[in-house]
Amino acid sequence: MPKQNQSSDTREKPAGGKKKPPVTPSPERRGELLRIAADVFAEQGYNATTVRKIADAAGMLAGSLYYHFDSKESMLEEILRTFLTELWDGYDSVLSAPLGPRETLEALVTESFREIDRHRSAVAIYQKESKHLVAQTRFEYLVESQQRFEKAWLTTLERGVTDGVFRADLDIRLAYRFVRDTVWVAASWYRPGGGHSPEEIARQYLSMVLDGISVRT
Amino acid sequence: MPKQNQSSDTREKPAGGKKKPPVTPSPERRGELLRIAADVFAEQGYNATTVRKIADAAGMLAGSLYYHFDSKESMLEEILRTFLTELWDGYDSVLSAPLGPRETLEALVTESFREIDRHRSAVAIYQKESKHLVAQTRFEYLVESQQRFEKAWLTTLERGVTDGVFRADLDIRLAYRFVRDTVWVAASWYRPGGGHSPEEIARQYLSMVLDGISVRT
DNA sequence: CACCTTCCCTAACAAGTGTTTGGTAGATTA
DNA sequence: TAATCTACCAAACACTTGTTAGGGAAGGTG
Repeated sequence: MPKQNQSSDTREKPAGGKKKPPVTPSPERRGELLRIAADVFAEQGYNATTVRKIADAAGMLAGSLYYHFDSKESMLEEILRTFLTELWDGYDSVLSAPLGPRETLEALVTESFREIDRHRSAVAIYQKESKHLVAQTRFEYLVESQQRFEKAWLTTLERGVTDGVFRADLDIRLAYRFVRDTVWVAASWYRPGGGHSPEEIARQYLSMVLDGISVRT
Repeated sequence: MPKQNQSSDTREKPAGGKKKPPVTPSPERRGELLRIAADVFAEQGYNATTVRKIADAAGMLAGSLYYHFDSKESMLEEILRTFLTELWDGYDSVLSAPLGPRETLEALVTESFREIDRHRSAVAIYQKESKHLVAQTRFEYLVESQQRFEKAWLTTLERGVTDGVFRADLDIRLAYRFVRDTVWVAASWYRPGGGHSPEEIARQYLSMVLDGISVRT
């Protein structure tokens, strides 16, 4: 990351002039470019992806990206933030519904696979990069999201144990990581239009998580 | 990667002289440096890790690494190759034993957690980077390993279905990915000496995978 | 027509990258 | 003591990186 750019957030705002920046890229084009960037990030990894590769995929030159975004990191942030916002829209509507613990778990898993279907690249990026990113203040919202995520799942699992629908002899934190991981790693191999709908994959996963793969004796 | 180094693999071999390279680094020091490098790779990601960071962690300067290794990529390769070699040592002894499908699955899972315990960093690197690396001819052995891996697991699962110990109503390829992922993602959060031994984690995971997390009705 | 806006290009920059070359302190061997 | 070997340092190299500055073509609007 060259150019330390110490000029204390110098952007537009000519000290009392117009409020908007001098240039106004269209949101449609931004979104289009973000989708392209997300695909490259997901495929090659964030650090291995140069702005020139993104520009190539978009059919333009590297410098031209800076008409729409003010840094490579901004693209990453916008991709992840958009994904998390939509994810929590879905989760919140599930969590606020009057469901039993088992139904809540089923709904959360199904909703997760739908999000993977919609934001495949963003999920892949999130999984690979979030661990390093949380160290930066710019990406602190990732930590907050992770904590809400953990709380939602742990609460559901604990409620299930209390109600007698989930086994009480399991380490609940281990079970949490188990469920969480089994769901989200699917983004690494899932391809939309591959014969399985998100709902169908969710059903099979739930069947394994809830009842196991062994035959009942 | 600067320096195109077009000189057609020019390294030692002075056209008929001594067989060994002019310098001979000790294998002990190599191993030590590789362990350090693996930790940094795992924590920061391969591409985000500069040779200067590795050198820092090792208490030396960047150029000094090139006395022991001939490139950053060589370090990565040796780390992954060492890990896979030891992994298959364990797997092969399990697969050649006269075990039923359920016992084979249990042994494979347990062995996997032992390898995670031993090669935590290498496993983390493998998971993050292998997807991009397989494109390079230098890392083709990763593909071969993945194919053996898949075959071993699929065979075991199919044998279990035939023998009536695993459920026949599951998509077997989905079940394979399910079991594979649940095991290996543990490397992302597992820390040795964290209260759980590899065997204990294996038992809990197997309990969930085989019997599910719901209470039997 | 002139004017403005949107979108991209050309060309460069400074910092960071993996790597090489030559040298050298210290131990080991002859 | 001299020669040799091991393991490192110091300094540079060629190249890549994210980013910027200025300019210009196309289209719409007054």
